[in-house]
Amino acid sequence: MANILDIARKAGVSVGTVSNVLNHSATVKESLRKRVLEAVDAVGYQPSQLARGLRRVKTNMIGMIIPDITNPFFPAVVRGAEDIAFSRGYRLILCNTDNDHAKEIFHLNELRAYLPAGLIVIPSNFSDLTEQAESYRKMGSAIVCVDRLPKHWKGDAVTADNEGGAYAATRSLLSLGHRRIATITGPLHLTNAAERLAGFRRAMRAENVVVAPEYVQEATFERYAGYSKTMLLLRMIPRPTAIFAGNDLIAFGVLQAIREAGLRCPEDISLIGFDDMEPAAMLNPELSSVSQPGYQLGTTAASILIDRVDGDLSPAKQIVLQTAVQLRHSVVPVQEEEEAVTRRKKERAAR
Amino acid sequence: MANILDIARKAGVSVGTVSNVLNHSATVKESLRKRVLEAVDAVGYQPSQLARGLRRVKTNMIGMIIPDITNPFFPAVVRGAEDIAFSRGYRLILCNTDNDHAKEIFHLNELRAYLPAGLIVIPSNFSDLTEQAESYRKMGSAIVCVDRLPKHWKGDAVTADNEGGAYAATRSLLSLGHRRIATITGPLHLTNAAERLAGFRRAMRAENVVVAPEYVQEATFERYAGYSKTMLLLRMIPRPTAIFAGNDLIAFGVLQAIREAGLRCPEDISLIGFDDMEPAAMLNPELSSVSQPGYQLGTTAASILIDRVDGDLSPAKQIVLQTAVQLRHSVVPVQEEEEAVTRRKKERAAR
DNA sequence: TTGTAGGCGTTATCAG
DNA sequence: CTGATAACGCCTACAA
Repeated sequence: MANILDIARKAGVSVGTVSNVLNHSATVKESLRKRVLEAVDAVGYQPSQLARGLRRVKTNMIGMIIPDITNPFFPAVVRGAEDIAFSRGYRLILCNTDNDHAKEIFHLNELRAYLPAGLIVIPSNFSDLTEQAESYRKMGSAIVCVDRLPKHWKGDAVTADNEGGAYAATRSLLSLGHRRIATITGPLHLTNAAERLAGFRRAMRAENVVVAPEYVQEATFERYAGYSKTMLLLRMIPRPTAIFAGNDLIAFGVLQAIREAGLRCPEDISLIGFDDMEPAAMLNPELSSVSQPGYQLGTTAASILIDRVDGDLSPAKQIVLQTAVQLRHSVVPVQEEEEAVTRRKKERAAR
Repeated sequence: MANILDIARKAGVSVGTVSNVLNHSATVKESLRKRVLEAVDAVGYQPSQLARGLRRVKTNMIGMIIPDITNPFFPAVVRGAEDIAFSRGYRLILCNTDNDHAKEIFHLNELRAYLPAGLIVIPSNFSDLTEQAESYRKMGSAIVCVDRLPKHWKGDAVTADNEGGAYAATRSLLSLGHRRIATITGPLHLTNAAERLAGFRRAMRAENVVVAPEYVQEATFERYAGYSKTMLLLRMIPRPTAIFAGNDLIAFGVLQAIREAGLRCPEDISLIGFDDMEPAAMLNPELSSVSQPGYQLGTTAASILIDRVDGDLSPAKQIVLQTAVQLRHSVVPVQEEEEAVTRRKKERAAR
């Protein structure tokens, strides 16, 4: 592969001039500039990113650390990040952590050896990244957190409005008359899971509905966890009339459990998920869900990161993107039951 | 960040010795070795991958070029590749091409500047990568193709048995009495789409069923394409009794179209997809599909690639992984119709 | 405006 | 078995 010296010789100039032309770092006489450019694409020369990175003590690589690309919510985030990164001349190094904090730390450490311009991280369970972030900051690289926040995180972050989305979802169940609403949450040490639960509770409180403790089931963000927690919920007396699932994978498990228990959704139990993954609308029944802008999460994070690289020194940004409830067939008004009928009668009598 | 000279001084040896210890490149006296190792983790030293890459003229990065991480089939492949790569000390640089050949070529060119150990490519439309592969080979990097093959590709490749899977899927429809079977294919310049069609045709031929040309609809591998092609098919007279979809996204669109047309799956039309994505089994009805081992595609490709890096000079490997038909509720025996009834009577009479 | 030279951190070669 | 030293390719002072 040709190097800068070859180009210099070919163009009859010095390497400094070639470098100046390539990096627009100084004005070069037009005639020389042209000769250099000609030489460059005659040979198809491209500067070595390794040498450049070594010299500049910084590369144009961005480490992207996520729990698992196989989880259907993350590809959109990654794609968003890659699109922005690519358009601004950066490339993404992808690392999966499986929500394993040790693996996360390991990647964080290893990536340092590449002098990345920065890191986009979807933190794993139990993460505390303050130390790592400090170490990266010292070497001039930024870190932006996405989707969830590590403990004590004070740096740049882009998240979705989990609390608001959960609140709105729960409100729509309440407004259809549901009172016995259960929720199956993700792991509550994850900020997004905890926020969704908080939104759920706030909505219930707003309607003065007391949430039975056993109606709040903590699970993992996986289909099977949703399935088994639902099996528990279905055995409870009284049985919930609606379930708010911490994400769509959980909701898939809920549906499966309802079906296997010989019940029907939505007739017996209404259901809302979170994430609004593509297949949600294809399910039977079509799954209601809270949509969140995965792609924008990625683009926003990458933009912030690269702005930092470019010298943005403004205070830490904590951006929250909007979510939206998508009501579909999995939600119907609560079915009349003795209890409800009795209450209604009382209410009428009271007027 | 500490460098090798710091370590050398700290351990009271020369940089050469440190390098030898770190790379097992020469036997070092145990006492020195120990001192070096101590110094290394006292400072938390890690060798600069940039300097190393510059010197060795090869890095431990692997470029992974895929059409779109957002397409639900690819994450598993990427994950498989990342797992193997990571376990063998390599990292993945992810690039999306959107099936745009120009973008593919662009990535191929750009990545060269990082001196990657090799490339794993899921080729985009119309690809001919022979030239690029040659150029990479010259600089000592390997390329492995996955899932689809570029034109004239003679190098390492890992694909799924598309032809066999399609054949088996079609056979199962045929064995249930279906004869008017339509297929909606992916873009036929993609080898996997073409192979699936070939399997379909072979199965039909084996049963002496003539395939009406209008029953073969070429589309893209997207839901909407499946939707609109199905709308066409449903208007045909006679209408097909079964559809074999080129992939699950297409099948999702087929389902949607069937529903919107006021028909039912499987009562009116049986359906089989391809890929067996996670949500397939959650649909209404549960979607039958041909499963292919996405994760293994990735692991196999990465293994082959790294073996090449490690000096494997054996002839090009073209590995084909097995697929399997998963029959679910979306497929039922063909429903009795006048035509069929008539034919049966004839057959009975003939005995 | 242009050219020269030093050094980024590592590995490989070659004496000792 | 160990140490010194010359590249790898680039960028950037600094000098002209």
